[in-house]
Amino acid sequence: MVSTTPPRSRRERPSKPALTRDGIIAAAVSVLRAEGLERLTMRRLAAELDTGAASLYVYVSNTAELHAAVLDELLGTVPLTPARAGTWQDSITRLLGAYTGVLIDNASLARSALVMRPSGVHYLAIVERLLSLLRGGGVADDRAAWGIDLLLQYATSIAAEHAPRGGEVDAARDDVALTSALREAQRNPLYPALSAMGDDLLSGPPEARRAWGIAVLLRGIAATPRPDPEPEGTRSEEGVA
Amino acid sequence: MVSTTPPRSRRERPSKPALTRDGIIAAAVSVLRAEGLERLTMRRLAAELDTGAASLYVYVSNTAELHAAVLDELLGTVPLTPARAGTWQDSITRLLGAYTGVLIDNASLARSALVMRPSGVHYLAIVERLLSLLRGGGVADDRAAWGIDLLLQYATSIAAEHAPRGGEVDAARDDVALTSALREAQRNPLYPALSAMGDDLLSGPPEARRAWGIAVLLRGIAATPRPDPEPEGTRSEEGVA
DNA sequence: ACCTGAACACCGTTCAAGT
DNA sequence: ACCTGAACACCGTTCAAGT
Repeated sequence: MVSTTPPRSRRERPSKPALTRDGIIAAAVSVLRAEGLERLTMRRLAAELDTGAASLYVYVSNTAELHAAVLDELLGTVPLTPARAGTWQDSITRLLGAYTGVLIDNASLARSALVMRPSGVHYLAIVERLLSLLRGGGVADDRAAWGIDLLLQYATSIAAEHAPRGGEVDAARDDVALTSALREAQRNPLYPALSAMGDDLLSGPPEARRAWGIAVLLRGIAATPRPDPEPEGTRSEEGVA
Repeated sequence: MVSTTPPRSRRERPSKPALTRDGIIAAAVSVLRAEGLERLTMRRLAAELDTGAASLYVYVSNTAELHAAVLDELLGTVPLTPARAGTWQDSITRLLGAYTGVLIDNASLARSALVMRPSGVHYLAIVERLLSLLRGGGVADDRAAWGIDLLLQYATSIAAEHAPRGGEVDAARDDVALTSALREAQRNPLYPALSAMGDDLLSGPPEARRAWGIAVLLRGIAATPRPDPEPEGTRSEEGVA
């Protein structure tokens, strides 16, 4: 997928392939897969490439940019599913499912994907595909334009939830804390609505919740008119209109 | 709001108030407000409290727990708006707006709020209030139970988007990168749907986008039936039902 | 132009030793 | 029981000096 460094002579292993941006990012992807995002540091990556951290700054301007490049590289593996069987809603659900899947597989990256503003070519290709599916489904352009954000944000959040937090072990601990806090609250008369909900708050297979969430968004996006842009004069007054 | 350390004698400034969990968290909140989350480290916090980092571990088990405690403390300032004027949808929009506002004001915390599973009392109070508003609006319990997650996740994401990323300055840079990548893509025939969208993808005042997003969710949540739980036998087969 | 070692200014967490 | 200093094992980034 990335640079092919031509073997200069015929040694067993070219002991030091020249540094290139693609080579760095390829190495970064492999460190990510093997050890997770928290281990994907400039120093660790430099060690992998048999050089010093300072050398990487020729090709990558900082850690954030490195992470963004790695994310886009991974998004290249999301199949864009040219119009297949099923409704357009199914296609979108599949596409977002693949997107979420990539992020979950690469666990810890999902969390920082929530924070980045990706702008790589693979990300744009996904946006394009989503837009065309929405339009093909008859969703008005203005709603599709704003809806894209909601869909991608949701798909990313789902992955972030599933990704291990902290140190692999803490993942479960937060959930346990929330579950027990919830159970305790349900025995507390201060929380009547919570008590009435039973186990439903945390119930259900993640896959079903994910699919339901997307259905909610698609229905809402198609059905909710955009607000009229407020006329110039009234822009700064709030809560009046 | 937190511990009142009784002045032991009558010095100008009690030079070293005893450490307490509440005192630590109060100090953490003030460091957060003054310097942001990236500066809220164990070492920095210890310095603020005139002690060593190791001492904090008596009251706080690690950095993640500290951040969670700080978040819940801040959520205590979200007004729970006892049924006021307007529709139940308005009430929810207001409540989530306040929630988002707190996170935005405390900027960098929003990003980690996306990752935590909060379970503090103030968070639970917000969940309770949201649930009761949904139920009051006639939303079915099972949909409300799953919908809560969507609403809170969305409100948190919005704040994370607005929060400064990286080093205060990088905030704008990602956006600029995305904007220009988008504009370039719009001149590329590979992206017909994108090209047709014009400026709509990034347009609109954040406030309007936020309100539209919530309207989308509320409409979708109320209108989308939960999937039938699959019968035991077919659970592991995929894509057949 | 690219690469490097060393330095600067930090981290979280643990632990033996003190009180 | 609580507090501490020091240590361990790390970070990102810069920069003068080399090639």
